[in-house]
Amino acid sequence: MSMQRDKGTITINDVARMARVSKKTVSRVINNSPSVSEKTRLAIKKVIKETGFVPNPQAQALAFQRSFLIALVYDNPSPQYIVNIQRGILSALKDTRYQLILHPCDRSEENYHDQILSFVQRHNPFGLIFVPSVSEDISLSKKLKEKKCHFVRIASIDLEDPAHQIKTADADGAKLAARHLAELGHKKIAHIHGPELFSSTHERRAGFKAGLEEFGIKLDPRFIYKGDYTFASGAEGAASMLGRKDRPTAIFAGNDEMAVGIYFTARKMGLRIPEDLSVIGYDDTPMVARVWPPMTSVHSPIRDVGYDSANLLIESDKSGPDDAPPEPQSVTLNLTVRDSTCPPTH
Amino acid sequence: MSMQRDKGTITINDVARMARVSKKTVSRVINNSPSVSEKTRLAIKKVIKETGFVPNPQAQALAFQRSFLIALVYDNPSPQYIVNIQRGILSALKDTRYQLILHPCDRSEENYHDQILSFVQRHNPFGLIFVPSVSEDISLSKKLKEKKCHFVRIASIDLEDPAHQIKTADADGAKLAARHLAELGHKKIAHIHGPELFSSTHERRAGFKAGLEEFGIKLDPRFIYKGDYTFASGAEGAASMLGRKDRPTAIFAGNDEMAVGIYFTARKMGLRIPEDLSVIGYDDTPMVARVWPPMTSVHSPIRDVGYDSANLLIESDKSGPDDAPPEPQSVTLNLTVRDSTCPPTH
DNA sequence: TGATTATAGGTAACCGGTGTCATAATGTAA
DNA sequence: TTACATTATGACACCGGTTACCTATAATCA
Repeated sequence: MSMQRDKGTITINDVARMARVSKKTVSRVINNSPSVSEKTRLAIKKVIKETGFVPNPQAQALAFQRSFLIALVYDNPSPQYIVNIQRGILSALKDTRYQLILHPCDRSEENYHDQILSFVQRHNPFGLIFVPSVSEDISLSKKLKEKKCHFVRIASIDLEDPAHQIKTADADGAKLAARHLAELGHKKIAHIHGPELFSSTHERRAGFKAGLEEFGIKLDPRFIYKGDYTFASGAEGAASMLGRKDRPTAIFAGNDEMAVGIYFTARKMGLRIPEDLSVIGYDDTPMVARVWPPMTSVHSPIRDVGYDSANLLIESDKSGPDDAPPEPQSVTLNLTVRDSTCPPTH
Repeated sequence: MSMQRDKGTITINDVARMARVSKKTVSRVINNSPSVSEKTRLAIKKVIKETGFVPNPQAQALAFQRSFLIALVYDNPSPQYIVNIQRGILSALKDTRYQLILHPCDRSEENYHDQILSFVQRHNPFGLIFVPSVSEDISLSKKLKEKKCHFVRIASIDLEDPAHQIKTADADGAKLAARHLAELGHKKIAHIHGPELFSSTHERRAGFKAGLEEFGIKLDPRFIYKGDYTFASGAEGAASMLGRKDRPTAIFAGNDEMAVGIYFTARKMGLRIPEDLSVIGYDDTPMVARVWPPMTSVHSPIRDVGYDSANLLIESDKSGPDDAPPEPQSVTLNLTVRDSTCPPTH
């Protein structure tokens, strides 16, 4: 279990010696700096290729005064979301010098700002990617800006400072759900939304309302239930709304977890889906294709968002530091229609 | 988006100056080296606390000739598994100098060994954690041992070299499922197992068989279906076995994904769970508590396994390099009984 | 043609820590 | 009191790259 340095590792000095140049010139070639003749450049590249030399990231980090780490900061407990974001980021980082590191956090902790700031201080990551809900913490991003630190925030709203943001356009996704239900002929439609802390809650609720209004349908306040993105709250919300005489014929849940909670309650109450109740979820997690009946859900390309985020950071590396920050990007959503929705039967 | 070094950062030189000692002595205090008088040590610690000094990991990595990175190497596509392992590792790494980095890989790629080896070469991680199925690649771990690299493998079997292994005791878990079904009075019992590539497949199958034999029940070969840990294969397996006249009254699936596939088929065929068919899954993922009826499943403490793995690596840091490697560790499993199992009714 | 300016490349210091070894201070035995 | 360990501390090179700056040669201009 002992561990010693692999003496076979090639260093920049080895390359320099073999190419009969100074290590500085090798460094120039590594970093594509100008002022190297084509002949020398090719000769050095040849040696690099032959020896399989790769610059030591730690040494570069020390010299460059910044590491090649990209940190994912999240407080979102959904495994599906985390894994998909990671997949996207990792695929963007593959074959680059960057590495992904993880920083889960807890907004309810008193000193969570300090935790993040000291994390940044310690590891000096090249960039940070924030996902909801921590991405929506304006005061945190202000502090980071003071640190002159690269970061990208993924959020559904337009943040105060629109730079470095990837917008997930949740309102549009919810609108798709609304239109689908309205077109099927539903009138008595309910919505279970997430916690107010998440901007996605507001966006999805607002988008859903707006979508229904396109069809002249007003969302009855009694048919809006305040959930918290958990399975249990979805089940409770469904129970409270489906219990009454004049019950809704369709429910749109703010996320899949809650939508599956609706399934649970419907089953317990003996209601058939979709005949007695249409259900739409949001996120299109794998789970919703596995429940019975397979659920209609708003599909958001979380993986792509992760990919784009990482790319945004990497690109900001290449562009000069004084370039204008990139515009907030937006992704497109669509509705995956399965078997949990049909026209109302009562 | 420019990024400059935060000039406010405290370095070891600052601390040394303030404590009126050489930076080498500060270094000794940081690393708990002996040969520092108690007086000096306390004085330096005081300065460190006051200034909030934290050694630069990159510089340490360079000087120590090894990074403080722990790499998680995985080819397991289950988000639930990955996230739980990550959680465990991260909680073990919290408040240490170590960071987690991710290295997804694909065993089907021709050069995946080289990819991992060059990854190790480049980033020089302090340790590696391998999860199934990549953990079971003997030839890979041999190559790594040549590199004198720390690693821990998580696997259900006793690997050729038992050192640096955490055993998940899958056979025991499957035995619990077998006993439960046998005790309920089931005789016609089926099993859908995973791909042969995974040792967990063999262990769970063998353990299940052994558990049934304790009750004098033999697993009918016609009631063994070769799945691949996917939802679809679970659904297909159920369809092929439930279609026949003499169908099983209970099925144990090698993982939850396939178990949910069984649910799917049962629903489609109009079979009630658990009255017409008892189902047991393996892994106890959150999903199985959300389907209807909530599913009985073997609970394996993946998070704890992650925690233990990381701790094993960190501890091997403290102990001398010539100490005996730790014994393979084992975890305890239990069966979470929910509503998908009951005595047979036919 | 000589002065000016690019261009290619080298030298030395540095990034923030650590290893090695010498030396000073302290303790202990003869 | 001297001699010899032992402990505490510092000087200096080094880890593997980089930046800042300087020199030499070639190209351009007046």
